[in-house]
Amino acid sequence: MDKELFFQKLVSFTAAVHQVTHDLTKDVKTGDITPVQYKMLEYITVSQPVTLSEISDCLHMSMPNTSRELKKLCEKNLCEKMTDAEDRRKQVIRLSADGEVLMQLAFQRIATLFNQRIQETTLEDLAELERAIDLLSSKLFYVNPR
Amino acid sequence: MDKELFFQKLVSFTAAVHQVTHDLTKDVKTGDITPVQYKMLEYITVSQPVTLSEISDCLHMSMPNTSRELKKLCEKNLCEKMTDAEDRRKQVIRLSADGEVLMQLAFQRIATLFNQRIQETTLEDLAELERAIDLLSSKLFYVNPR
DNA sequence: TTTTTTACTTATCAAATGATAAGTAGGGGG
DNA sequence: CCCCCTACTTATCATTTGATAAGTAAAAAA
Repeated sequence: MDKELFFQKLVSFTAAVHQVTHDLTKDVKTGDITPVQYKMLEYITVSQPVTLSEISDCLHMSMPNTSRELKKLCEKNLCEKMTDAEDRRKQVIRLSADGEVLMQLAFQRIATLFNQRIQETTLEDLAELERAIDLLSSKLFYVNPR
Repeated sequence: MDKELFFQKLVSFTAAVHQVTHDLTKDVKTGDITPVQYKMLEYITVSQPVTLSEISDCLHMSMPNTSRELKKLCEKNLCEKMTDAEDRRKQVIRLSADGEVLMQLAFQRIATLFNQRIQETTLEDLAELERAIDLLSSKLFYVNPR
């Protein structure tokens, strides 16, 4: 097996993933979200409830910047922040009702676009796609805790 | 098969790809390249020779911004621009010798990091990974021409 | 109880990126 | 030759993002 070619493929693949997701999220402009803010919402959506430190760690953003952007999201009524009852230094962060709606829409949009791409795909192929994603997630694209 | 879950997986997967590639490229700081400039270099590397319009189209950047960033790359001696002999409005863009070296290093870095991740992977698993990438590339993460 | 550490905030600055207007110069009809 | 279109450039501006210093308040350690 040609490893050189394999890594070339990997690079092209990651570039393609970037471009496709870029195309997707650039239209999720409901409520004037910046790209970084969208990423934060995405992370909160799949991981809520979260703390500010967790967002900062996982998205590789500094605490001050994370705090600032989250504040904007709260001002747009997309997130809610609450002081943790057990450790009052911490902030428990969740999507607000508006935020849930927005992300629901965003996910639907993604689903729609991907559905267009898989409409000619058989169920078996779909299952294979899922296995491919699982495999790549576990072997290559897992996120290192630091 | 649960489509809802499938799309959830897709979103998590794309987010993971973003994070991993972010971790990779943030260290390719040789020559103070910005993220956008790195993406341009990556595109030029796999597609050279290219024109400015092609970069602009494929990376979804406006012509003025593409022109500006390419100029910076040329000033850093990473790219070379030549007027097309057949159509003198066009610019033929290639990596310079320095640019080739830089991207070689970048790709090696990527290879190193991914090698760490696959060192315990058998050859059969590797082949399966490659098939997974091929499948996802062809079915989901292909780039639409516009 | 004092000190240190953790979690987060506020303020400020610089750099990167995106958007737009207004150009230049070459190519291709008519 | 004149007009229009294409490919690209230059200049300018607003916004986004990243980085750093200096704070507050609570928890944990000493």
